[in-house]
Amino acid sequence: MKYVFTIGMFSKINRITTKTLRHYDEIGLLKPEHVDEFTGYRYYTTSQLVDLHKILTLKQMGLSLNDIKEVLENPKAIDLFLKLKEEDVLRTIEAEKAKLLQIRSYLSCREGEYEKMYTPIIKELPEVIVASMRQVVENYGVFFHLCPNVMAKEMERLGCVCAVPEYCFNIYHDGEYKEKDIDVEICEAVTEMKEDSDILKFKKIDKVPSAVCVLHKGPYERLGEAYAFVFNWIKENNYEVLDHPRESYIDGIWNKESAEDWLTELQVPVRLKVD
Amino acid sequence: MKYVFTIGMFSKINRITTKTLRHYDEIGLLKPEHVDEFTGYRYYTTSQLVDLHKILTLKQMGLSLNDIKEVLENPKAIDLFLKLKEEDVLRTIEAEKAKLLQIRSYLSCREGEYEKMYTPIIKELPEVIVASMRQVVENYGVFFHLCPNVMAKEMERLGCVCAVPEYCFNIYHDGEYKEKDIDVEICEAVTEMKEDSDILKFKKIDKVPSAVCVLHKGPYERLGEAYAFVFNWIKENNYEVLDHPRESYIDGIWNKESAEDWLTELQVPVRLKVD
DNA sequence: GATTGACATTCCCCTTAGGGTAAAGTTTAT
DNA sequence: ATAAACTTTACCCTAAGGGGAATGTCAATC
Repeated sequence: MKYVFTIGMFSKINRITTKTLRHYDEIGLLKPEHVDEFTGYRYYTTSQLVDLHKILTLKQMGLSLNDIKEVLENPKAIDLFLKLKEEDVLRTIEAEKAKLLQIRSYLSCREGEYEKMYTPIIKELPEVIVASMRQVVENYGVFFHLCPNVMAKEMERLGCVCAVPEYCFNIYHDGEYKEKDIDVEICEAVTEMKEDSDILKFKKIDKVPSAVCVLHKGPYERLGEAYAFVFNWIKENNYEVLDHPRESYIDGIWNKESAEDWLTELQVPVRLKVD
Repeated sequence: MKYVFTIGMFSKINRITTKTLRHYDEIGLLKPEHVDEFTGYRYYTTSQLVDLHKILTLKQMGLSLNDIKEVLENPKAIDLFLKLKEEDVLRTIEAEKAKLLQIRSYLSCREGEYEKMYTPIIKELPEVIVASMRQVVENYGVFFHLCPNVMAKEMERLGCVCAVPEYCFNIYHDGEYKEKDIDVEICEAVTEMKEDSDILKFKKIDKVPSAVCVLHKGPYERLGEAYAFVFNWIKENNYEVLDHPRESYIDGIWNKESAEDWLTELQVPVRLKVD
């Protein structure tokens, strides 16, 4: 075996490209033992093999070249880097498993329906201050009358300023579906707390770390489909419901003429089920 | 709720950055509904919400923006993309699990020994044509005499040309460790097959898809440590041995004076155990 | 009407770990 | 001497945006 290898030979021995070797030289990870002063040719020897072996091993474990460089300069740090990487890998595995469930749920959920599928997404819901009005209303018609007429006026009276972006949602407190005497709470995000009045209460709602959200387009009568879908999705993807769902109103009668254009987002606070 | 949102407002509603929205505009993934002709200001409306929701969902499943773009343009392709992605995710999970085992094996294997650790790496061994000489030798001393004197001369006599890079290794055919009467085969990579002679046989060795390799620095008496290490590693990392290990000689007496500088690579063909 | 602060625009460089290509120089073999 | 094989540097490219600078616009206040 010859003493000295050109970059091409060294790359063949180690089954990596010359590009990679030049890159490692450039970032100071693995310098050739000798560089010709005039031609710039790189010459490697077997003494580089041990370092390269270590580099490739650490790379196989998933460390970045920067981390590897630090490890080579300070071998005592290797435990630290590997422990951090271990956690990192565990997180990656969890994330990939979540993707897998989501993909499979999507694939199994429908057979050939391409267009009208709901696409659930996990979002964080930020902390928010709301003005809330909770009532038992006779039916939905009454409710839609109540909202602009009573609530908006009361908010104005108390000097409320709506948050931007606007965020208005309902929470249904009945455990079951009801057509009459619905216990509904309507919340509107505002910039600051005010004195509670008889009909309007203020509260700070904590951040929700993760909520499954789906967009529903169309009239409210078909919201049931969205509910059915999202609860099924939650079960299939191994989540559990943490709180009442929120119905967030984006487009509606105040905005779009046709009920087909109304847009509502369903937001269900969840967490991964701990088995 | 207002009809039209500036980019900042739209970013707040959807909890993504304006950078991201501009990027999506640039690559044609999500165009704002209206762009002011003179100022270039982007204006979004709720009609973008459905598409954006879908984009974010698909992104959460791990699809690239390019793939998402194709899916939006041709919704029927979504099944194909998701199935490919599913396999991709499965591969990623396997790869991450392998990393995890490797990291943990490294961490558990030693307590505070930073320097003299072996660093195993999984490599592919390419297909190779070898001139091989198999004999039962009395002891290692005889063997080291045999190699240059008998084998090299016979190779020269037959007109063999060594492959570049040089690749010379031993295979021990005894199932157990022996000090005497060792059944050893010495192989040297050559460029082409020749007529077999009494002492020299030619054969093509198939590619080995994966082999665990460790570098051993020092005299051959301590090779046992490397063997112990690598077999232990194989067990811990859920691999199984497929073939005889190869001892590949890199630096040795022909090269380096001090036995402490000798370099040998142990290569053990393996595969992941199927449970 | 003028100013100010918040918000918007484009432009350019940066991230990882190299890949691809081009133009020019070097080594080795014929 | 010349051609083939090899090497060098230099420049641009990847995915999904992040950071910042210089500049332009909008809405509200003075």
